Amino acid sequence: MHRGGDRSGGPSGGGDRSGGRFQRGPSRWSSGGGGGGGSPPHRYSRGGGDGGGGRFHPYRGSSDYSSGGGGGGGYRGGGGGGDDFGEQRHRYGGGNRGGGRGDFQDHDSRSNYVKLFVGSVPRTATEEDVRPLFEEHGDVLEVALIKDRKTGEQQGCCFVKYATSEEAERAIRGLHNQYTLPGAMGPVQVRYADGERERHGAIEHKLFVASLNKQATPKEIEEIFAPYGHVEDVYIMKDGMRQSRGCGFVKFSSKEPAVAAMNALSGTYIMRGCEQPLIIRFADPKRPRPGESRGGPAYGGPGFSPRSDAALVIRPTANLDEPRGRHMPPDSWRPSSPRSMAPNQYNNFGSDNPLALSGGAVTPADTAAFRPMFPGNGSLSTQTAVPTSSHMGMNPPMVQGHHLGGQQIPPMQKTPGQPHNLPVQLQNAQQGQPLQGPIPQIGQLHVPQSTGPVSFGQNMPSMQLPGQPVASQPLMQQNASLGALQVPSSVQSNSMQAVPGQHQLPTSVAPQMLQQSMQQMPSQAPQLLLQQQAALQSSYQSSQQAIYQLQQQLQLMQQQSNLNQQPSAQVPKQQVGSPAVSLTCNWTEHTSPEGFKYYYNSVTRESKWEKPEEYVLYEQQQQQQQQQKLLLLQQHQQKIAAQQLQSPPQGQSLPSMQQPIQQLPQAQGQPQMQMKQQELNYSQLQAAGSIDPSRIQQGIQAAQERAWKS
DNA sequence: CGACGGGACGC
DNA sequence: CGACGGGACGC
Repeated sequence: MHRGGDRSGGPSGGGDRSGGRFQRGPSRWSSGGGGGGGSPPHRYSRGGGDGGGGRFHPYRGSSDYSSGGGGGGGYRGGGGGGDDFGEQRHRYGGGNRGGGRGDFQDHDSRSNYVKLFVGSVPRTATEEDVRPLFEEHGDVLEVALIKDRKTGEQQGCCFVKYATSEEAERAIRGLHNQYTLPGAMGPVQVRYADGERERHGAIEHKLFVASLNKQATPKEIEEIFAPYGHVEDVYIMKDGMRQSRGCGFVKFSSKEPAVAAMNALSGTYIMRGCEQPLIIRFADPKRPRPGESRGGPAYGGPGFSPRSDAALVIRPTANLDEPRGRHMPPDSWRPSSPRSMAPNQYNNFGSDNPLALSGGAVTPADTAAFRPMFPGNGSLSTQTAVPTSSHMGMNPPMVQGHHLGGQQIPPMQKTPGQPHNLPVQLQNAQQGQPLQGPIPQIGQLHVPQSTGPVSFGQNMPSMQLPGQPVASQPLMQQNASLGALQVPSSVQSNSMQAVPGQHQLPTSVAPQMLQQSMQQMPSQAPQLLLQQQAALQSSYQSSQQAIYQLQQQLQLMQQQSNLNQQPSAQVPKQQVGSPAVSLTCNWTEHTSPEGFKYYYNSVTRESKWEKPEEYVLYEQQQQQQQQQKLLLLQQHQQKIAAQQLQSPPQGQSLPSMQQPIQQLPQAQGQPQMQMKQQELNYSQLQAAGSIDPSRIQQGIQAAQERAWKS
């Protein structure tokens, strides 16, 4: 499909594609073969020089992104700081390679290796060119350069085998899109070979993301998602002219951050220069390419189980116990019969097999055991520590401390679902705030404007991560995805501890900045005002995120009222444990390879065609969310206006929350601000001063009613 | 480590 | 309103 020319020349995707971009260390190996073909004077001379100690630090140099534009959009984010490295180590008890393998035989004995596919290998490369690169990350069992079986020419790719998935994982993380072999057209592509992912139960969690800015670079996109977890890969879909189609895929390495990001961003986050908010869903399974049925013992076939708590058990389809797969008509996935099937017949079928992987060889035959992407794998086991099942599904379970690798954050200090790959500074910030004051507050986390090498986009203020007093945690589980709020880091202060949310309204961002500025040079206040107005408009996205905070409040209020009015009717059974959480659903919607929707319960592992009532409810709630977001946006904007025009935001916060805040030094320059009233084109100022819960509630209900009608 | 066809969406 | 990346061994 993509052929033709070389992709490297692509002017698209931003001009930051300097040859050496992906190369760690000194940029001596430039991609276009900077050194010329033959025998490049320098190979990856790691070890010795190489900027020193970064050797086994996959995240080092994470800011080295190329737009990937040339690279066909493939891109691997390294940023965001990592937990997973440590996680791996913990999980497998620090795989010593060499001797003592066989300790962790959690895989079938025949899969004592992991095969990686490596793309963007120069056709002229030899094994000696490739091997050292991969030796960096583990013992390379084999390098197989792929040759055309007829012509014998190299195909520009190869396979690399490691003994363990730790090594493989490390290589992927450390190399994919980050290294350019001498003479290669682009950064090396490192991923599981076909079938390997499935074979090893490595599940990817891929989000389909639409309404991207067509100019957006992978890096930019990664930064949007990075606060929620480690972004494995970003792929921007391109048209024939290599222009972005405005959509793409973002891969997370675990489900929780994917869900959190989706919840937080979908429908609300508007990329710069865009009019529509991002649309985010779990990606449909990729249509398998023909000839992809390799991949070892597991074949594409159903019935092997990557359970976290059990060794891989390989069994043929026919051995699937129970009634489940038994009478699967061969055409049951055909258009003629999908919906007519009795759902129960297929419940649980396929047991634990997560075949719904992109890139996986999912064939119609396999679909008998087709699984959504939420099979219980390792992460589920952490949920046993969580008392209620309501954390499943949309509300990620708390991640146990020991799974966080290097992080020292005690589990209880973490908000469930909170992005757990916080940049280092974040973690420090968190640790540096050991429960002072009456209410342990974990909301101080905010992604600094510039976290290490990765910096957030232009107008993007720091993102305030959801924070809430421990006391209200049960009520606020959904915050994981909601509580994004920006506050300039300079404004962060201990005064914000006591109350989650309210006083941190981002609406005060601009005024505060203004006030600060005015204190320095009061005479320029009018100009500043205008600047701030522009800034506000352009940082629309910050408003979007701010809304989460408001939304959070509203949900609380709504839940409370729901509870009062119709206690059990609205609350699904599973949520009895924490009735206030109404936005969870253990069911997730998926699309079969044939394009039919089905539903999968991550707790019971049921699959069914019919939309479960719980899910229907959940969808309604999601819709409510969207409605609320819209409404809140309006409210929020009004509030911005009000604050710009009038005084400090204090009086306008929701009354139900008390405000031990003294926001910041409130400015004395209010007169000047008022002078500019007429120039601000906000029309609904009256409303601005009167934001209160009941009002918002009314509005929301009205909006909902409208929505239901249409 | 098996060895697999033919079929080919739809507003 | 958008759905998948170049290339995928060889016995």
